[in-house]
Amino acid sequence: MNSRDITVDLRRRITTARYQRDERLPPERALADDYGVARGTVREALKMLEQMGLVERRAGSGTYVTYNNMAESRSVIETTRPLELVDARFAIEPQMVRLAVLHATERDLALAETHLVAMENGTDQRAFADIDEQFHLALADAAHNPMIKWMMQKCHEVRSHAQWNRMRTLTLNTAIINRYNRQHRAIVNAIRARDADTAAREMRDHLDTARRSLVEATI
Amino acid sequence: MNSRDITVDLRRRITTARYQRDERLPPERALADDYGVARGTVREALKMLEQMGLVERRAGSGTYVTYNNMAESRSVIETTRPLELVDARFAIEPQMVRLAVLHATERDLALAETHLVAMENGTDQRAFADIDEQFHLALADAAHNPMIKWMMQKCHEVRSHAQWNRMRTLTLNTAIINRYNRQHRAIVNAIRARDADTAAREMRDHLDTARRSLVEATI
DNA sequence: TACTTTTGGTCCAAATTTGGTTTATGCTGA
DNA sequence: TCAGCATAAACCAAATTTGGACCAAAAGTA
Repeated sequence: MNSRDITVDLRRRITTARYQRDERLPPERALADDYGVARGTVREALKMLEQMGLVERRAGSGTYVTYNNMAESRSVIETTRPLELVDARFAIEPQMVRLAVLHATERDLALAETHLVAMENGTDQRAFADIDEQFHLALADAAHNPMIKWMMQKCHEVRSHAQWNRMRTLTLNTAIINRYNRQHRAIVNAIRARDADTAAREMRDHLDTARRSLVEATI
Repeated sequence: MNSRDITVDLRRRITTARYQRDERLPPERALADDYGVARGTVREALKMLEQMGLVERRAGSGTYVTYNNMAESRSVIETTRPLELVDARFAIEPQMVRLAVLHATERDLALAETHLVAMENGTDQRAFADIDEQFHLALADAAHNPMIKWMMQKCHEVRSHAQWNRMRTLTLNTAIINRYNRQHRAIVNAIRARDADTAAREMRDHLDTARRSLVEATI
């Protein structure tokens, strides 16, 4: 462990909010002990962090984080990447359709159905993406769980963010759209049949398709 | 613990609605006792919070939260009911531990482990709930997916809402705590063994236990 | 109402902690 | 060899923490 390694390690801890803004770092002597080095080495590392503007040091007081790492967590919506979002949807949507099997009313299903028909008829990329969103939110409504609904909304806020438009044009071709349509219908059928396992499996298949087309598009 | 650390901790509790708007914080002497510091240190921390405009202090009365939680998510947080939250957690947490199996570092696991040990040693109901929250958030960190982490945070904001305090005293008895401890450890072990299916199953068992104790308590 | 308790506000001197600095020493690769 | 870096120890000065005391406002109680 040299001062450079320690700089890197501490910087990582700060930028990943392991040490938060305004928090006081452990005293130099404690850090030296932790890293198993002399105090001078730690001081060298801290001096670099200070020059980078990540920390501020006050004699008699301590070393304080001045780097603002909260901005990141505030804008999850802006920083979440496509594959991370798919992972999140893998969490929510299968459970969501299970709840829909339990709680969906005929009205819920009818609404989902209209979106389904709209997607099967229209072929415009942009329009498809819009209706697809409404369809998934309709399923969220069918689950009758405000928390789930809210999380789905957040997922779509991520999707509708600027940088994602490009992704849509890359992944949405006619073959994929047709496949999505079949999967959507299978999901609704399973919910209508009150078959939770099938509904969840179809949803996972659907998301798996989305993930694959994403991976292929980003190669 | 120094005044800065206490500021950060209290700020976290306020911004995550652990302490809510207009709620009175514990008296300075009690906080000093909790944090194991002198009263002056707590006063220093409270002074900073007051300058940040998060709290207001009235002599002879107490210290009150003036921070206005973002109204955005507020309605969801206030209206979600216990069983609905469990359904939402059933969605997120099993997938979360699957991701943790893929992405957790030894450091992530070590942090979760410290919470684990703390829970196994401490028996106070209130303290257990706090550490339990930190444990689950540590798993969220281990998943290394900002979206998932963020959703978990929201789940805990719901849990820390006022009406839920009663629930905690109803559901948390020694038997349940012991059971939770065993399940927590099983989850961490499965993650460490990189066994996604087991980890997810243990998490579902854990949530199932939570759901059952909730149902029994509300009969 | 009158009394008691609780709570934040203020002040102080001693002890402790902490970053800043210096010095002497040991180690390693060029 | 020598330059550069890390180590270890000591001391300094600034800042903080501590533990105690007393006060006045607010809240609770008989």
